[in-house]
Amino acid sequence: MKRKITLKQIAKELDVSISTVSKALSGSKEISEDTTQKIQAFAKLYNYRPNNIALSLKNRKTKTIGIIIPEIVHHFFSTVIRGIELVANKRGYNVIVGLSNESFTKEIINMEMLAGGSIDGFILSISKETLLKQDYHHFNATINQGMPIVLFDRVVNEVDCDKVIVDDFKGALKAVKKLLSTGCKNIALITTMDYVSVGRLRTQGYLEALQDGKINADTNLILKIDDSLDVEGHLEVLEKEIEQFFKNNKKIDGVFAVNELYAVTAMKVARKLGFKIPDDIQVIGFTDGVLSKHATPSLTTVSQHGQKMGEKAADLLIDRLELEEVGSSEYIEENERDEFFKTVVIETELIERDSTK
Amino acid sequence: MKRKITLKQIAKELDVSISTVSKALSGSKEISEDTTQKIQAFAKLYNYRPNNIALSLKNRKTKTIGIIIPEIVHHFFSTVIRGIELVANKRGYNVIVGLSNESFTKEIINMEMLAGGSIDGFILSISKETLLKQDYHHFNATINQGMPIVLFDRVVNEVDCDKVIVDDFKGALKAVKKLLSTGCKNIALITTMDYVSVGRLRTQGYLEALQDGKINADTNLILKIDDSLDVEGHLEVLEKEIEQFFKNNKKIDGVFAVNELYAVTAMKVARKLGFKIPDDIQVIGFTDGVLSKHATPSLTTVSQHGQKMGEKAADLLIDRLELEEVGSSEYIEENERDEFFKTVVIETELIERDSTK
DNA sequence: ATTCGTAACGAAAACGTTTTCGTGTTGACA
DNA sequence: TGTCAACACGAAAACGTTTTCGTTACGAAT
Repeated sequence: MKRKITLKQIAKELDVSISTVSKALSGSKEISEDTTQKIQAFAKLYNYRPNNIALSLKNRKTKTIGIIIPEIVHHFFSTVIRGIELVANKRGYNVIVGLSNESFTKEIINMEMLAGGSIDGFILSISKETLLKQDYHHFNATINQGMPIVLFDRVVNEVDCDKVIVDDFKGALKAVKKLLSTGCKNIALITTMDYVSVGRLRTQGYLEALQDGKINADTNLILKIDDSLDVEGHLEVLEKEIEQFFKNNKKIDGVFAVNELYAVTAMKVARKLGFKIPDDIQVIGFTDGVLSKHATPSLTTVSQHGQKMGEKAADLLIDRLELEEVGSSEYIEENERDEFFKTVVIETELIERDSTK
Repeated sequence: MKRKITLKQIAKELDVSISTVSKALSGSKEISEDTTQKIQAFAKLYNYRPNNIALSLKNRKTKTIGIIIPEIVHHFFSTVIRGIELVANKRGYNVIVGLSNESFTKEIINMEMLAGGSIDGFILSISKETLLKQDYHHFNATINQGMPIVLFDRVVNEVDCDKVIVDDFKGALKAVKKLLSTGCKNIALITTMDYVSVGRLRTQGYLEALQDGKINADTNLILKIDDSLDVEGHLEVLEKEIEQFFKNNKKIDGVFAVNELYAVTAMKVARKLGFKIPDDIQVIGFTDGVLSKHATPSLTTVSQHGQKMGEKAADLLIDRLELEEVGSSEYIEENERDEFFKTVVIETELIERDSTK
């Protein structure tokens, strides 16, 4: 159980100075070939690796990026992490994750833990509670401390930073238009409460599609689920709600749901009530997760390309980190700010499966 | 865009020494009440936070633990991470994740990246390729460097460390006995190749249950899937294989699958072939993921309690880290080693749903 | 013989902490 | 008046690097 070897120990062992060892290992031609050889051989023998922490301290950067997401047991967020990790690793960065668990306080605590020098920048998706409170001071605070942030998916205008989003509006639009084009006349929307921006945008896409199709939106056909209770085990409640919804609106012949779970639950309930899918009722969901793929019938869905979002977010962050390195962005004119931060939109894709005609 | 403030800057600003500032902030009674007040006020005003990196360097520990898993887009592994993060955070640790992507090389690279001082210990699950090569030198190497490892789920005898596993054998046993008790006479097994230990153990449980039930195992009823191709989009291949399997063995009235995906795919194929579930064929899977819960019919399954595994693994690792802190474990007698490392078994639980009678 | 250049190396600072060990200034007490 | 403890604070080392700036010695050039 020998501790890791350091430059100092090599220096003492070989009776040279620390600087000589450092230079020899980095292949500096300042050191004679003889000593370089000797030192490198010794270092390899003892499997010397420079201490990252010491390097971080010296270079004032850690080469790791912090991710904070509301929940990790969630297909979409996992794919985003996979994307982040992929490009981060490729570009020499590590990834450290914190879970806000949809809680405002935990989000702050996590950010403070990491902002204390552990990371060079953040990639994060805002927790529901934070969106509800509309309190974004902690984001702006860390940005002002010179730590860049990239927001993804659940973003907000009040924070000035790079963002990666999905075209929720257009995705929903495409989905509902698809339903219309296959003959649906009474399309229901199953959505969440409005404070999560993505839910709001998808609702807007739904409405817009109806309007384009010269159909008056019927508020009875919109079911808003209080997703504070989608935590665990509230499946029965969800099913009951949807079942009642169907019973109250017998004319429904199409369903657009803002997430996978609502969509497959709707299918399950519909089948239970004797409807055939897609003959009697067609269903489209959002998020191309494992549920959509393996549901029966398999679910037509709007794919968000989570991995691509992660990749893009990581690229944006690292680009900015390495741009700051040259120190050109010390000071930004107020009127340049608008162009300074990018918002990248990842296109959605309608993946047609067996729940639509 | 002001950089983070340091002790040195506070010291200069208030015209005292760095040591005074440090002591004042830690509330040392060595400093007069006046100066303490003044310094603390100033620090709060400028939102001073000690630099984690500097602390890590000084204390020679980082208070972060490294996780390396084969894949993050996977319900089981996400729940484990959630468990790890939960107790890690509670005990003041951060969590940094690396993805091996089932690759031997990426596993090593990731470990080397993190072992360079970035973390205090590892929690990991071995990649398939590593298991196939049976090359575990990198694990033993890092352990010998004094960095503790906790292995979970996919473990291996050749590595001497704490382990957290699931009672795969007993879980499979329970599942198959359940099938027997509900009248199944010809129970099929859908499993993976043998080199992944968990698959092997579950197979053994299956065999044992049959033997206990005085039934001769029929090798025709065992389908081994080459899971090098379960990556993506090989659903059709999987379905075809299972379909052929069913057609070759018409007498099958029960299926035990070593994971969720195989189980729901088996259900889908069975239904397609005209069988009623659970009337004609009963199905049980392993891993209680989102698929099992929402499949139609919902899948009876052996729950692994991933979150609990993660919690336990984190506790084991941190316990060891903080035990080493007191320096009592400098040297371990060879014959004490057996008792020195624990292997914790997390009990499985059979969750009965609608795919069984 | 003096100067100069260069090759080969070492000393020291810096990154931001904590902590040990001084050190100077009081006030009290003999 | 001299001694000593207590008080309040500062200097410096240490963690492990990299890098800048010496410094030495030696051969060549003038």
